[in-house]
Amino acid sequence: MPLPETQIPGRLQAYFSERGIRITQQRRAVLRVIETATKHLDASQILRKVQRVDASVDRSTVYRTLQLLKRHGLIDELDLMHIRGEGHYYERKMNREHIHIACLRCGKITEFVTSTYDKLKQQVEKDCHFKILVSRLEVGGYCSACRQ
Amino acid sequence: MPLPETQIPGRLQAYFSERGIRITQQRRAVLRVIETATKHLDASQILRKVQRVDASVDRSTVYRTLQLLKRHGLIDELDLMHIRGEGHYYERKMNREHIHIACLRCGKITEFVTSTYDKLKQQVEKDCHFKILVSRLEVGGYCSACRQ
DNA sequence: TTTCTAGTTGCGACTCGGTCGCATCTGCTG
DNA sequence: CAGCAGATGCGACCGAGTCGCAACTAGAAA
Ligand SMILES: [Mn+2]
Ligand SMILES: [Mn+2]
Ligand SMILES: [Zn+2]
Ligand SMILES: [Zn+2]
Repeated sequence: MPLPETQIPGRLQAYFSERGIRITQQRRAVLRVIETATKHLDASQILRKVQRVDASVDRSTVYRTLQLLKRHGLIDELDLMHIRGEGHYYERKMNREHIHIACLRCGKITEFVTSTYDKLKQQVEKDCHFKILVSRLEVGGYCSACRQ
Repeated sequence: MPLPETQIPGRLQAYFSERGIRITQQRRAVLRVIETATKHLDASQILRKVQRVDASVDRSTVYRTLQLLKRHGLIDELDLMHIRGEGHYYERKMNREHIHIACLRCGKITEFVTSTYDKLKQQVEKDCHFKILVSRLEVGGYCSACRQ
């Protein structure tokens, strides 16, 4: 059950300055939170963490920064099978794409990397004559612990 | 580019009566709409179609019926890459699971069936010791037409 | 057929995630 | 250090989805 590798922090900010995207105090804080996250965070969790650094940061700034990151393909947006509420979760795009596995009973989220996923995407690109920019595979069910 | 096969109508209602789930006028209408749909519908589209049969049916009844169908694993809930708004789309669960491919430019949704997807799910079940109940693979990008 | 009741519905109010317009502020370039 | 394009905070707004409750009805039982 291979796990995805973590990544060098500061990369998002580097990407911004390279592209001439303005770096503000608020954005720096949001990028930091996303880069140092150890689990999937939703917008309100990101906001709370950001506000521990700068309490004046507004909800809409977080949403606007998330939009920006999405537009540049720097983060992925996840549903995680709506384990909790209707909102979205976010994570840095890793070198290697991975699958999200959500236990519908205990709520545990597992990440899984496999070359079969890469092959499948290649097959879609070839057979459907489609250029994939973003992909998302989420599965829900029961983990081994929750089936006794 | 194989396409998923359609299915016999009346099945959802049959499932309900077999299980002793009460069939009401409103539910009958919602099931009909879902069974005869030729594309992915969101809750408000389903409501509008249902109301053409019985104008008194309420929004919340549609949502409650969708919940019921989800709980019984009779429909799948899709994001379709949020092509339009933040809501969900619904479709009858087919014999064969399929992938959803969304063109981010023209909005076209393509369905794609491949055994690689089945293999991938089997691999997840085996390698992660996980019992899959529901899965969803959505990809976004550009279709051949939209790349000239 | 009529009666009875658990389950369902319509309604209105509500929550929650996300967006937007606008006045103010600030990163950045010169 | 001045100027301004672009970003922020704020508040109002929107749409999707949920919920409590009184009224209604499907369908089993008499
Ligand atoms: Mn969803
Ligand atoms: Mn979504
Ligand atoms: Zn579990
Ligand atoms: Zn297209």
